[in-house]
Amino acid sequence: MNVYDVLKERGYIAQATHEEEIRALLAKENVTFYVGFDPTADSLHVGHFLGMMVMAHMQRAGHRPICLIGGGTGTVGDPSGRTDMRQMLTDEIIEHNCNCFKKQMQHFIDFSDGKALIVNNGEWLRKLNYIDLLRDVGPYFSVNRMLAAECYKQRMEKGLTFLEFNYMVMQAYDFMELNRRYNCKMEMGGDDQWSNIIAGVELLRRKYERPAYGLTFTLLTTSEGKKMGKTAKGALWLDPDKTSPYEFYQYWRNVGDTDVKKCLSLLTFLPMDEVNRLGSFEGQKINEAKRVLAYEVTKMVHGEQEAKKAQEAAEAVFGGQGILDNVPSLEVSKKALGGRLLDILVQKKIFASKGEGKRLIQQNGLSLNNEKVSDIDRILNESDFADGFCMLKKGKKKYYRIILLDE
RNA sequence: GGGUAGGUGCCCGAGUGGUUAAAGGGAACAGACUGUAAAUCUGUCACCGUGAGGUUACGAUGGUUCGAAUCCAUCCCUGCCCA
Repeated sequence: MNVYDVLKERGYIAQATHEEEIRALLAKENVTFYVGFDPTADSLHVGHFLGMMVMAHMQRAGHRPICLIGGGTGTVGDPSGRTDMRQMLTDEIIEHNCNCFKKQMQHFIDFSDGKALIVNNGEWLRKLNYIDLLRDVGPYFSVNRMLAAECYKQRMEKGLTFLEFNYMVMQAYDFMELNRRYNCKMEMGGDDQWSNIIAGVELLRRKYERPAYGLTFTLLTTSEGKKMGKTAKGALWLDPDKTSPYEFYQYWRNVGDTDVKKCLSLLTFLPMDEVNRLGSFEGQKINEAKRVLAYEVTKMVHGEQEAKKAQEAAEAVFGGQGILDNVPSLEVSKKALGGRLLDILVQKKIFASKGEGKRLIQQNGLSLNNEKVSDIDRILNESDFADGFCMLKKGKKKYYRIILLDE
């Protein structure tokens, strides 16, 4: 089966510059393609993960992915679809973030034997000379058309700086450079990158009259059109230190019914038969599908062992039975006993402030060992612990195991 | 550079001297209902305090005033129009 059809069937493809040609090209030869990632944080998140999935599918089909890390573009900031300007990052931070990205990418893409490449556009962008650049690619861009691009629409109201306006040029330049160096013929990216991708495709076609293609993949959104992968704390990170495997698992375990099928198809490698089967479950039964989804995605990101642990913990806590060892925990020293539970939890950062904690207690949102805590001044005593542990429940579904330390 | 409209809490946005910790909406959080779902309803949503109350907050800094998000001055930032 042609990868293009696989991608299409699984729902990845949003837009393509030359649908039939791309399909034919992918059937005919091993194509080098690239996806760019700007190092805006020190970890990839779920949105990037979707890109990884696309690349992995392509790689399995024999094509060669290039992960382009935006050490150069990251210094400018992509204005696409944003209402505000990105914060300027320092060179050190960008450097650090690039390294973090590289490490994480190894989990999803096979870089052995040149089967995939990872490059940083800082390598060439940072050396560019302004006049040379202008003369080199400037003539192939129409400002009129750039201004009309969808990605700047929101910015036309709030203001767009020249700095950011150039982002598109840089991205197009990247494609050209990768084409020169690696015979890269296709650029892929999230659908919000469409304008930027076309810019590169057109640059190559106009300047060199070379075939170049662009393809965008669906953005991960809920059935209501909201971005997926947002937690109360922000993004759903792939770095276990920023989002624990348990939290990660829980996120997927809790997706809305209407999004389960889409997630299975986009974020796992389960065969489509299975995706369709699981996705067709209704009512309570769909929980079975969510369980598979959460496990599969967690396994890919954090490994089988962590996925199992997360699943065990979740099921122990929500199912009432099982091993509680892997439930998120916090440690309390014996010295703290006799103090208010509220104060201890604020100190342990379970509550952002005392006010928040009080509110939660007053609203009946806190339980200790399955008993509602109704008294704000509830004291934490040794008798609350059995075998050195006690269970705390915050809100509807956040569980913590409190471990009593001797010290 | 000139003119003009603005900068309010996580976001949008009302408020033009005291009754404003600041309407309304969204987001978020909690409760009920459920299936660890969605929808719905109810409540909460600056910080400290059990409470009374206190503290901090309306771009920044100074000032007028018994009292300012609201008035004045200077500065910074943004949109639009003109150059």
